[in-house]
Amino acid sequence: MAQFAKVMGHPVRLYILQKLVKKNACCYSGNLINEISISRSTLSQHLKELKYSGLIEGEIEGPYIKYCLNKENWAKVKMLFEKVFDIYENYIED
Amino acid sequence: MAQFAKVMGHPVRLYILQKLVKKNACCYSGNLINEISISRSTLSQHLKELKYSGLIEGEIEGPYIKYCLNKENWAKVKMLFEKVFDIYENYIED
DNA sequence: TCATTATTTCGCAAAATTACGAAATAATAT
DNA sequence: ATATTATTTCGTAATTTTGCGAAATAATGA
Repeated sequence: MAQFAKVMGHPVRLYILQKLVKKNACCYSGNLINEISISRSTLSQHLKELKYSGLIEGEIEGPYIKYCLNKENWAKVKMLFEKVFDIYENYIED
Repeated sequence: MAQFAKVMGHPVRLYILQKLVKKNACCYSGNLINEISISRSTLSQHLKELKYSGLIEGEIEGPYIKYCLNKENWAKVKMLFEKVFDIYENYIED
Protein backbone atom coordinates (compact mmCIF):
# COMPACT_ATOMS: atom_id res chain seq x y z
CA MET A 1 0.00 0.00 0.00
CA ALA A 2 2.86 2.37 0.77
CA GLN A 3 4.16 1.63 -2.72
CA PHE A 4 0.88 2.63 -4.30
CA ALA A 5 0.59 5.73 -2.12
CA LYS A 6 4.08 6.70 -3.19
CA VAL A 7 3.19 6.44 -6.86
CA MET A 8 0.10 8.57 -6.23
CA GLY A 9 2.27 11.02 -4.33
CA HIS A 10 3.36 13.02 -7.34
CA PRO A 11 1.05 15.66 -8.82
CA VAL A 12 1.67 14.64 -12.43
CA ARG A 13 1.02 10.97 -11.74
CA LEU A 14 -2.06 11.73 -9.66
CA TYR A 15 -3.36 13.97 -12.43
CA ILE A 16 -3.02 11.15 -14.95
CA LEU A 17 -4.68 8.65 -12.64
CA GLN A 18 -7.58 10.96 -11.96
CA LYS A 19 -8.15 11.29 -15.68
CA LEU A 20 -8.11 7.56 -16.22
CA VAL A 21 -10.47 6.75 -13.39
CA LYS A 22 -13.37 7.89 -15.52
CA LYS A 23 -15.24 5.26 -17.44
CA ASN A 24 -13.20 3.69 -20.21
CA ALA A 25 -11.01 6.73 -20.17
CA CYS A 26 -7.67 6.57 -21.84
CA CYS A 27 -4.93 9.00 -22.62
CA TYR A 28 -1.93 9.44 -24.85
CA SER A 29 1.44 10.90 -24.08
CA GLY A 30 1.05 13.47 -26.84
CA ASN A 31 -2.30 14.39 -25.45
CA LEU A 32 -1.12 14.86 -21.88
CA ILE A 33 1.89 16.92 -22.92
CA ASN A 34 -0.44 19.76 -23.88
CA GLU A 35 -2.09 19.75 -20.47
CA ILE A 36 1.00 19.49 -18.31
CA SER A 37 4.04 21.71 -18.58
CA ILE A 38 6.75 19.10 -18.43
CA SER A 39 9.12 17.67 -20.99
CA ARG A 40 8.13 14.64 -23.04
CA SER A 41 10.85 12.51 -21.55
CA THR A 42 9.81 13.35 -18.01
CA LEU A 43 6.19 12.59 -18.77
CA SER A 44 7.27 9.33 -20.30
CA GLN A 45 9.09 8.43 -17.10
CA HIS A 46 6.01 9.09 -15.01
CA LEU A 47 3.93 6.92 -17.32
CA LYS A 48 6.58 4.24 -17.03
CA GLU A 49 6.40 4.37 -13.25
CA LEU A 50 2.64 4.20 -13.27
CA LYS A 51 2.87 1.21 -15.59
CA TYR A 52 5.55 -0.45 -13.47
CA SER A 53 3.44 -0.02 -10.33
CA GLY A 54 0.62 -1.82 -12.10
CA LEU A 55 -1.85 1.03 -11.87
CA ILE A 56 -2.05 1.66 -15.61
CA GLU A 57 -1.35 -0.25 -18.78
CA GLY A 58 -0.25 0.86 -22.21
CA GLU A 59 -1.37 -0.50 -25.54
CA ILE A 60 0.12 0.32 -28.90
CA GLU A 61 -2.45 1.86 -31.18
CA GLY A 62 -1.05 2.88 -34.48
CA PRO A 63 1.66 5.46 -33.96
CA TYR A 64 0.30 6.28 -30.50
CA ILE A 65 0.37 4.47 -27.19
CA LYS A 66 -2.94 4.31 -25.45
CA TYR A 67 -2.81 4.26 -21.68
CA CYS A 68 -5.67 3.22 -19.48
CA LEU A 69 -6.30 2.11 -15.94
CA ASN A 70 -5.44 -1.41 -14.88
CA LYS A 71 -8.87 -2.08 -13.42
CA GLU A 72 -7.90 -5.14 -11.45
CA ASN A 73 -5.10 -3.40 -9.62
CA TRP A 74 -7.05 -0.22 -9.19
CA ALA A 75 -9.75 -2.19 -7.42
CA LYS A 76 -7.08 -3.62 -5.14
CA VAL A 77 -5.71 -0.21 -4.27
CA LYS A 78 -9.21 1.06 -3.69
CA MET A 79 -9.80 -1.75 -1.21
CA LEU A 80 -6.52 -1.20 0.58
CA PHE A 81 -7.27 2.45 1.13
CA GLU A 82 -10.89 1.88 2.00
CA LYS A 83 -9.92 -0.67 4.62
CA VAL A 84 -7.77 1.91 6.39
CA PHE A 85 -10.39 4.62 6.13
CA ASP A 86 -13.16 2.30 7.24
CA ILE A 87 -11.33 1.30 10.39
CA TYR A 88 -11.38 4.94 11.30
CA GLU A 89 -15.01 5.36 10.32
CA ASN A 90 -16.12 2.38 12.37
CA TYR A 91 -14.48 3.69 15.48
CA ILE A 92 -15.52 7.31 15.13
CA GLU A 93 -19.21 6.49 15.03
CA ASP A 94 -19.85 6.06 18.70
CA MET B 1 -3.95 15.12 -2.23
CA ALA B 2 -0.63 14.23 -3.83
CA GLN B 3 1.03 15.67 -0.73
CA PHE B 4 -0.96 13.40 1.54
CA ALA B 5 -0.35 10.38 -0.65
CA LYS B 6 3.34 11.16 -0.56
CA VAL B 7 3.37 11.21 3.23
CA MET B 8 1.54 7.89 3.26
CA GLY B 9 4.03 6.54 0.74
CA HIS B 10 6.60 5.43 3.26
CA PRO B 11 6.16 2.14 5.13
CA VAL B 12 7.12 3.56 8.51
CA ARG B 13 4.75 6.49 8.23
CA LEU B 14 1.95 4.31 6.93
CA TYR B 15 2.51 1.91 9.81
CA ILE B 16 2.16 4.72 12.32
CA LEU B 17 -0.96 6.08 10.65
CA GLN B 18 -2.59 2.67 10.58
CA LYS B 19 -2.01 2.35 14.30
CA LEU B 20 -3.51 5.74 15.03
CA VAL B 21 -6.61 5.23 12.94
CA LYS B 22 -8.07 3.05 15.65
CA LYS B 23 -10.38 4.67 18.15
CA ASN B 24 -8.62 7.17 20.41
CA ALA B 25 -5.39 5.43 19.63
CA CYS B 26 -2.17 7.18 20.42
CA CYS B 27 1.47 6.28 20.34
CA TYR B 28 4.78 7.37 21.72
CA SER B 29 8.14 7.52 20.05
CA GLY B 30 9.65 5.21 22.66
CA ASN B 31 6.82 2.83 22.11
CA LEU B 32 7.18 2.72 18.33
CA ILE B 33 10.93 2.29 18.47
CA ASN B 34 10.43 -1.24 19.82
CA GLU B 35 8.18 -2.18 16.93
CA ILE B 36 10.17 -0.69 14.09
CA SER B 37 13.84 -1.31 13.47
CA ILE B 38 14.96 2.21 12.78
CA SER B 39 17.00 4.70 14.76
CA ARG B 40 15.29 7.09 17.17
CA SER B 41 16.30 10.12 15.17
CA THR B 42 14.92 8.69 11.95
CA LEU B 43 11.65 7.79 13.64
CA SER B 44 11.50 11.28 15.03
CA GLN B 45 11.88 12.71 11.54
CA HIS B 46 9.01 10.62 10.24
CA LEU B 47 6.84 11.77 13.13
CA LYS B 48 7.80 15.32 12.34
CA GLU B 49 6.79 14.89 8.72
CA LEU B 50 3.47 13.37 9.68
CA LYS B 51 2.91 16.27 12.02
CA TYR B 52 3.95 18.82 9.42
CA SER B 53 1.55 17.30 6.88
CA GLY B 54 -1.23 17.75 9.41
CA LEU B 55 -2.14 14.10 9.63
CA ILE B 56 -1.10 13.69 13.26
CA GLU B 57 -0.56 15.89 16.26
CA GLY B 58 1.73 15.61 19.24
CA GLU B 59 0.99 16.54 22.82
CA ILE B 60 3.47 16.66 25.66
CA GLU B 61 2.50 14.28 28.41
CA GLY B 62 5.00 14.20 31.21
CA PRO B 63 8.32 13.06 29.87
CA TYR B 64 6.68 11.51 26.81
CA ILE B 65 5.11 12.98 23.71
CA LYS B 66 1.76 11.53 22.86
CA TYR B 67 0.92 11.38 19.17
CA CYS B 68 -2.55 10.91 17.82
CA LEU B 69 -4.47 11.41 14.61
CA ASN B 70 -5.57 14.86 13.58
CA LYS B 71 -9.17 13.83 13.09
CA GLU B 72 -10.20 16.88 11.11
CA ASN B 73 -7.47 16.46 8.53
CA TRP B 74 -7.82 12.72 8.42
CA ALA B 75 -11.47 13.18 7.51
CA LYS B 76 -10.38 15.52 4.72
CA VAL B 77 -7.89 13.01 3.34
CA LYS B 78 -10.48 10.28 3.57
CA MET B 79 -12.87 12.36 1.48
CA LEU B 80 -10.24 13.24 -1.10
CA PHE B 81 -9.38 9.61 -1.65
CA GLU B 82 -12.97 8.46 -1.56
CA LYS B 83 -13.91 10.99 -4.18
CA VAL B 84 -11.35 9.57 -6.58
CA PHE B 85 -12.31 5.99 -5.83
CA ASP B 86 -16.01 6.75 -6.08
CA ILE B 87 -15.66 8.28 -9.52
CA TYR B 88 -14.29 4.97 -10.61
CA GLU B 89 -16.98 3.03 -8.77
CA ASN B 90 -19.80 5.07 -10.29
CA TYR B 91 -18.55 4.45 -13.77
CA ILE B 92 -17.75 0.78 -13.40
CA GLU B 93 -21.25 -0.12 -12.28
CA ASP B 94 -22.95 -0.21 -15.63
C1' DT C 1 13.40 3.50 -49.18
C1' DC C 2 13.17 7.78 -46.75
C1' DA C 3 10.86 11.15 -44.15
C1' DT C 4 7.66 12.05 -40.56
C1' DT C 5 5.36 11.54 -36.27
C1' DA C 6 4.92 9.66 -31.59
C1' DT C 7 7.14 8.15 -27.93
C1' DT C 8 10.78 6.13 -25.29
C1' DT C 9 15.48 5.27 -23.51
C1' DC C 10 20.05 7.13 -22.16
C1' DG C 11 23.19 9.94 -19.72
C1' DC C 12 23.56 13.14 -16.58
C1' DA C 13 22.72 17.02 -13.18
C1' DA C 14 20.03 19.00 -9.43
C1' DA C 15 17.10 18.37 -5.72
C1' DA C 16 14.77 15.71 -2.29
C1' DT C 17 14.47 11.82 0.78
C1' DT C 18 16.12 8.64 4.02
C1' DA C 19 19.02 7.32 7.58
C1' DC C 20 22.33 7.57 11.26
C1' DG C 21 25.04 9.06 15.47
C1' DA C 22 26.20 12.78 18.40
C1' DA C 23 24.79 16.70 20.73
C1' DA C 24 20.91 19.37 22.47
C1' DT C 25 16.50 20.04 24.86
C1' DA C 26 13.00 19.31 28.21
C1' DA C 27 10.66 17.20 31.97
C1' DT C 28 11.02 14.52 36.17
C1' DA C 29 13.24 12.42 40.13
C1' DT C 30 17.00 12.21 43.58
C1' DA D 1 21.81 21.21 41.57
C1' DT D 2 22.47 16.89 39.17
C1' DA D 3 21.26 12.73 37.06
C1' DT D 4 18.08 10.26 34.36
C1' DT D 5 14.81 9.43 30.80
C1' DA D 6 12.40 10.60 26.51
C1' DT D 7 12.74 12.74 22.49
C1' DT D 8 14.31 16.00 19.15
C1' DT D 9 17.52 18.75 16.30
C1' DC D 10 21.93 19.05 13.77
C1' DG D 11 25.31 17.76 10.56
C1' DT D 12 26.26 14.76 7.17
C1' DA D 13 26.42 10.77 3.93
C1' DA D 14 24.08 7.61 0.80
C1' DT D 15 20.38 6.82 -2.09
C1' DT D 16 16.42 7.96 -4.75
C1' DT D 17 13.64 10.94 -7.37
C1' DT D 18 12.84 14.31 -10.69
C1' DG D 19 13.77 16.55 -14.80
C1' DC D 20 15.89 17.68 -19.12
C1' DG D 21 17.84 17.34 -23.93
C1' DA D 22 19.79 14.37 -27.32
C1' DA D 23 19.73 10.15 -29.48
C1' DA D 24 17.17 5.89 -30.34
C1' DT D 25 13.09 3.18 -31.58
C1' DA D 26 8.92 2.08 -33.90
C1' DA D 27 5.03 2.61 -36.82
C1' DT D 28 3.04 4.98 -40.81
C1' DG D 29 2.89 7.32 -45.20
C1' DA D 30 4.84 9.29 -49.51
